[in-house]
Amino acid sequence: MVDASRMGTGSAPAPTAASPLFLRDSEVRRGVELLYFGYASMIRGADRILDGRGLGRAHHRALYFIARQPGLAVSDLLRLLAITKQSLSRVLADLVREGLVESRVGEQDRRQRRLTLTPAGAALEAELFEALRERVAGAYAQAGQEAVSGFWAVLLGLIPLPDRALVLSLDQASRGRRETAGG
Amino acid sequence: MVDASRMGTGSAPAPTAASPLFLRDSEVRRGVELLYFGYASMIRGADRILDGRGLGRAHHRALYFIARQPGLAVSDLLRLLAITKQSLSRVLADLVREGLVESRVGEQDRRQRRLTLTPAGAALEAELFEALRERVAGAYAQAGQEAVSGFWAVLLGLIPLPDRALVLSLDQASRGRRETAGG
DNA sequence: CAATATAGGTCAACATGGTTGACGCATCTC
DNA sequence: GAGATGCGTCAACCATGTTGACCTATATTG
Repeated sequence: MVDASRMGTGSAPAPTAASPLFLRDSEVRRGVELLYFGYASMIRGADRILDGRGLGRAHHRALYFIARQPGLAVSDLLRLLAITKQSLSRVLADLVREGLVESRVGEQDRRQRRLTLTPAGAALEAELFEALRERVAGAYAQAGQEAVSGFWAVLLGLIPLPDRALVLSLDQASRGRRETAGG
Repeated sequence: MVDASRMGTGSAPAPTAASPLFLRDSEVRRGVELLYFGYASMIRGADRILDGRGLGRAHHRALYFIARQPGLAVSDLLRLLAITKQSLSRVLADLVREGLVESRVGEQDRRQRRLTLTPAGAALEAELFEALRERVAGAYAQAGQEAVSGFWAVLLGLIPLPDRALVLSLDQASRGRRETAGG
């Protein structure tokens, strides 16, 4: 363990060759804070849109992943959201009732429900994504390509290896779709 | 507005000189996802510690900022957390009852309550921070100094200018304290 | 000094989105 | 046919946020 009484406001393990300056407590705290406020800032615009429709962040997350991976099964969505099925079922019921999401019986495995967005759902997701895109693309443009690579690298490093595949699979899936569609 | 029906799965505004490859929808989505999973991964360890003590993330956030800026006023904390005073007062009452936080009348302005951590509070915050540090420093080390700079640059760009000062002031304040203490 | 503004606390009702636990049904796999 | 899996649902509860109303103590200002 660590001497707790000395750590509170952050004089870290003394920087050495093995633990250079950018790993000091103050640099870690800066990262924690930027991540917290950056994430909050990113979703603020989408929150306003959701408010107007009587939906919440939970609905947004579901819409987002269904848009990202059309036809995913409920179990896939559960894995991505890391919540219980009881919690998801409320959200999903809302979205279906509002005509934003459709659930069809799986073709190979008829126990599965494959989730897709209706046109209305796709339109709302696009509007929500546009709010995210505005902020993120602005930050990317301001910071530059190089910085963006670093941004991705650090965030990926935050995710424990076992979970990393899950995140990367989102990209794979959509890349696959683009190629199939003939992009 | 945007043609919503085409946007759902992300063939962006065609990349041009003014809107280069790294600003495409797929790059934005990657950022959104990494931010979401990265943030969740970062705090997972702290969550487990909190669980064991019957505390939640709200308590953690308060502890964090009080550690970061000892002696801040309730109104400062409210600004940082962006919640209502009714919501904060519950959290703060818990922390005071548990002997983790102390509130003293301000010296210049006796209406203010200046918040500080007790030794027990500082110890818990240190333990929680250690869980964050483990993840963040690992990601930093893995990605390298250059990447960390990019990580900060993009996140800072996500935060609207008016709020940016607030975030940077955390650094300023702690730097001031370190110098005063004779570091 | 009186009036007003500010910092903070508190009560009450309610919303959102998460949890656990128990069960049921359809379907797939062995 | 037996058991595992995917999904849905009921019920109770918890954590954390909201609004609105109202109170006190202290500071500031005309």
